Amino acid sequence: MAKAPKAQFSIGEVAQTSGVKVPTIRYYEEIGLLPSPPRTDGGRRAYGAEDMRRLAFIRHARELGFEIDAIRTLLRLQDEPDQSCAAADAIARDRLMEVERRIASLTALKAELERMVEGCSHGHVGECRVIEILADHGECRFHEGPAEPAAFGQ
Amino acid sequence: MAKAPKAQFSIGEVAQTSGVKVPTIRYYEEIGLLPSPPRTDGGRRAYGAEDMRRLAFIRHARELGFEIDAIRTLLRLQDEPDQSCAAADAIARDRLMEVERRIASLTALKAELERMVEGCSHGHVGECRVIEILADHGECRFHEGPAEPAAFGQ
DNA sequence: CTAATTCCTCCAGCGACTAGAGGAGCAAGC
DNA sequence: GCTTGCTCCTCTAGTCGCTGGAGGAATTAG
Repeated sequence: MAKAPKAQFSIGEVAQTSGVKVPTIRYYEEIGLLPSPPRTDGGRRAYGAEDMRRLAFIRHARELGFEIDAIRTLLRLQDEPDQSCAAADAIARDRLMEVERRIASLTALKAELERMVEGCSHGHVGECRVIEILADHGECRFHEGPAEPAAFGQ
Repeated sequence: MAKAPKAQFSIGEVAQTSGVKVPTIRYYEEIGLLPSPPRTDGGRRAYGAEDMRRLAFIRHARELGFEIDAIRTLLRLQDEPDQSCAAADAIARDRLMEVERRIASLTALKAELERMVEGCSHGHVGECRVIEILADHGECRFHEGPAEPAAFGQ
């Protein structure tokens, strides 16, 4: 039963079907997220179905905002189906909490931006609410503790 | 009337009162967001009150997630109070729309993560909902058009 | 056989910082 | 004066997750 010649795919095909760009696929290989596939005689990467699955997993996890390191852990877990899934659960829970924090922060941000935009009288800059609020933090309703100073924007 | 000796602040003091870290202040100077202040005899930066105000403006704008380039424009506008504030208004509106998009995306994401976490039976990995959903994109309720492929996470 | 396309590697860059090395200035206490 | 310890200086390199380009080899279509 050494048949089934194993479909092989070029990196371009893999990119097309997975929606992950070619340089990104090579990057994932470089950082050890995706195994180095065998090469053709001409030195080109030849991927198999398992690689496709793995890349789909990665892509999906990235879409859901998991960090590369978290994905590494999740992939390791996936390879050992008998282990407890507590670790995977914890990673997903962490991510959920982070997303909830983000939404809360962005909602406060939205309110503040609305206040800026609605208050703008469309006159000249000297009396512009947008500039005014930016200049005077005291006027602002959007305050956060100094816990996560750089997490607002994104 | 050449009095009022102009209070001077060291970079450390400025950092303390503004909440912006010392290297970040130097970085802002390097990229031309903050003017290069005069130096003391010993070569140290000596900031005045106007610099403090400018930095507070920058910090606040960064907190609200404006990009450096947008802040550059806003600062230029602030310096010319007779101009129309349409540009400032547009920047704030853009930002607001972006934030709204982010919130929508994150809300969908949150739902998907909840589905993962709630479905997890806390058994072993082989039947873990978290891994399962990540592996099979078809099962996932969280789909977005390919418009902004990298904006999910943050 | 040629031309177009795809692939290869390597290196540089993005944004917005952050961290560290190695050295100089400065204020306070002895 | 001298030492201690803090702050400051410049410069370089690293972070994260890619993205893009140069320059060249391999494959495919006509």
